Amino acid sequence: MTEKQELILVTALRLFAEKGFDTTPTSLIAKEAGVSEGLIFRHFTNKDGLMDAIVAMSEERLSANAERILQLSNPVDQIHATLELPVQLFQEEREFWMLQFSLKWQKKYKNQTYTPSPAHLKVIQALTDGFRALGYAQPEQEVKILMMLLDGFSHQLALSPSPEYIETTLAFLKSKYPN
Amino acid sequence: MTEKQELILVTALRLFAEKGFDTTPTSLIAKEAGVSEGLIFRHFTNKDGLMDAIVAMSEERLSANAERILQLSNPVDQIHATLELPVQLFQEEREFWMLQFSLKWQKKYKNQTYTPSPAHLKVIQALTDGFRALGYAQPEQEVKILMMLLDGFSHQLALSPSPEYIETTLAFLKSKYPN
DNA sequence: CAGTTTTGTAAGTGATTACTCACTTTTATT
DNA sequence: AATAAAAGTGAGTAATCACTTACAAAACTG
Repeated sequence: MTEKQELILVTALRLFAEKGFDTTPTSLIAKEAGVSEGLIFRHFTNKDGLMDAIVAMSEERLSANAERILQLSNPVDQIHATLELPVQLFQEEREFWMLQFSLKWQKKYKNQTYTPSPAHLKVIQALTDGFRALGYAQPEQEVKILMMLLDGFSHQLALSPSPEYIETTLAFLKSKYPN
Repeated sequence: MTEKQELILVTALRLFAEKGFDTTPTSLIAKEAGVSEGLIFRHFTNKDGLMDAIVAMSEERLSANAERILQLSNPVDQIHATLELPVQLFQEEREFWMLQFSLKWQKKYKNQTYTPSPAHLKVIQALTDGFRALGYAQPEQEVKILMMLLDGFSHQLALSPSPEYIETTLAFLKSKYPN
């Protein structure tokens, strides 16, 4: 990965998040990244290839976060860490995750993005075991609800990221676990 | 609203939901609707105007659903009806609501779609009062959570609409209210 | 029915855009 | 240093697409 290659990637990421994939011309990416347009195609074959490279990056980052959660031994800690995840992600790399979420609704990436990764599946398994250990009657269902809350919370973060809102909501969510 | 005008609208809706707004050419809409391309512009000014007309339709339908919930007197019924909402919407008009959800992530419609309508605000108020009447300590927070669950549930419905999944999940969600 | 407005069409058109290609410069290899 | 491979450029180009325009048919109005 050369310097310019990475420049192209982060510029494309930013522009895709700001303007959307289809409405961002490769010419603009090149201009903002300060490279020639041809270089994009040399490195990433075509515009889709550029997006694929970005999506691949996200797989890695999600895996890293999953590993972190798995290393917690206490199930309550795992649940709370899961709830904190969207807050962390959005604080660190807002554009990146906004793009990820918008991708879920694009036909083309619908399957690709939401085929759960091995890391993701391991977290689900761990959370299920955790809920069971905590005495919940239907651990699988509890995990589903937790995942819904995660989705919904991410939505709200994406749309109105006021800090005090985030804090109180997160605290309240955590207070629900354990019941 | 002439016959062809409506034909254009429902065709555009279907194609936008299937392929996305930016990747659906007006020429295709015209072809599939069996009208000339020029007619689209005669009636809706431009491509954005076509989308605006679709979004306006959604406002109306959401309001109708909100009214229905407000007419329920029992707070538990209101909460349960709210939880059932996404299931109903997706069963009746899947494409339409898929498009609505994907729009939330398009910069252009980010504000427009998610500025809560008066009807929406009234439902929120009613639910808040309901939670209070049921003895919940923090009714506003409870409503937030309910809205997150709604978002998350809609996501799951959009991505994997297996009927048995829907039923069991909905039942479990309902069983959480009242606590 | 005459006149006017509305609905509809078909054939453009200019601008945009993803991608190519011939070429140069830099970096790696022996 | 010589050679090869990779990185990088910039000027095309063919295709697509949103939109226009000149015109015709239909529907409405008095």
